[in-house]
Amino acid sequence: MIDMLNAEMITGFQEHLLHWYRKNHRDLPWRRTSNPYYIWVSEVMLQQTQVDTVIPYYEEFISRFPTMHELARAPQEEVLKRWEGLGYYSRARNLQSGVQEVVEKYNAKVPENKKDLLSVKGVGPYTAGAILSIAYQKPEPAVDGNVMRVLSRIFLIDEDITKVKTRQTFETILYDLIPEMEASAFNQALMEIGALICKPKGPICEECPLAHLCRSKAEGTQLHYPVKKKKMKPKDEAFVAVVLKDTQEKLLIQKRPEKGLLANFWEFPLLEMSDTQEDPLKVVKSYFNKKNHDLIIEWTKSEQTVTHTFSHLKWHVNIVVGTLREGTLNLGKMSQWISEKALKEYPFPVPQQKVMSIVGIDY
DNA sequence: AATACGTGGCA
DNA sequence: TTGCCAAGTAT
Repeated sequence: MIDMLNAEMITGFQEHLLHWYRKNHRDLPWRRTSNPYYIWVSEVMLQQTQVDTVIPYYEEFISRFPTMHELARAPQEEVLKRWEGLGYYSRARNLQSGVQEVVEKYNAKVPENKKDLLSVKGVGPYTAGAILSIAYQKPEPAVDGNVMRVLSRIFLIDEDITKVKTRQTFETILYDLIPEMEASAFNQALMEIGALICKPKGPICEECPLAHLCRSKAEGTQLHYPVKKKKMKPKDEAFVAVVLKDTQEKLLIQKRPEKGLLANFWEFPLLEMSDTQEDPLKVVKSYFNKKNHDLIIEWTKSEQTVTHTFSHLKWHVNIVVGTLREGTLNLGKMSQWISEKALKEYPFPVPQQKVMSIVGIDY
């Protein structure tokens, strides 16, 4: 690789890429600012998430938390509510705690040096590089999936891009390629090429400003790159969601643990089933009977079931609706009765929203 | 180094 | 329906 990176080639790469970018880049909300906090928010939202999905979330998030101070002092519940539906919710929790850290430790000034920036919660090598280059014009690489796809095709790099270490290979090349004075446009241009031209399935090489430099194009092997290990199939898990009402039409909900999957989100109590064959109604009755013998609950099983696929899990959620006629539940700190109307104020993950939709709860 | 961590779009 | 894909980070 290094042998191709002579000065002439580097200059050509930069010129063609930047010229194309100036002419063809999209007008995105976060491209209208250089406020490091706004760049930060956008970069975190864009992690593993497509631009079209992010735009409305970004607008609302910035409008509700226009400065780091407002995000820092907001209740986590509300931050999660603003993130609801975006996925990878640890991003939201880490962003808020990262912002709190910057407010307290750096007097609300996003660090301009890589070491301090990387120490901030939720800021990894990509996000640090993006903030440094886009907000502060520093010549630092920002290697995401787009950049790895584009460069792997141009330079025939066949390292497995699912391995974290592979990122460093691309960073090394980029330190030679980044123009000292236009790191922001350069980094965004590389990602923009990846998103609009050098697409995973159907690259539009006829429109690519770098096509004349592209070794995979010369060979006709564009689709062999990037090299990527196949993903594992999501593991099946079965549950019963218990939608329990009391005589005043209030619903029982509980908060998920503060770590792990869907941390700190609310849900209808979820009972684990050993296998998909089990009778949901039986599981629920036995659970509440063990808990308290004096309860009188009318149960109805829903015939419909929710399936929801995460990156690594596939949930099969049976649904049982119950009305509590007599008796009192001993509620822990993580459970409470709330009105259907109040549900809207609480963050619920998508699988729970699907349950609501099936049992006719307006959310 | 390998795995956990969400969701929606599309072929 | 299934599989792949999208501006990664924490542990």
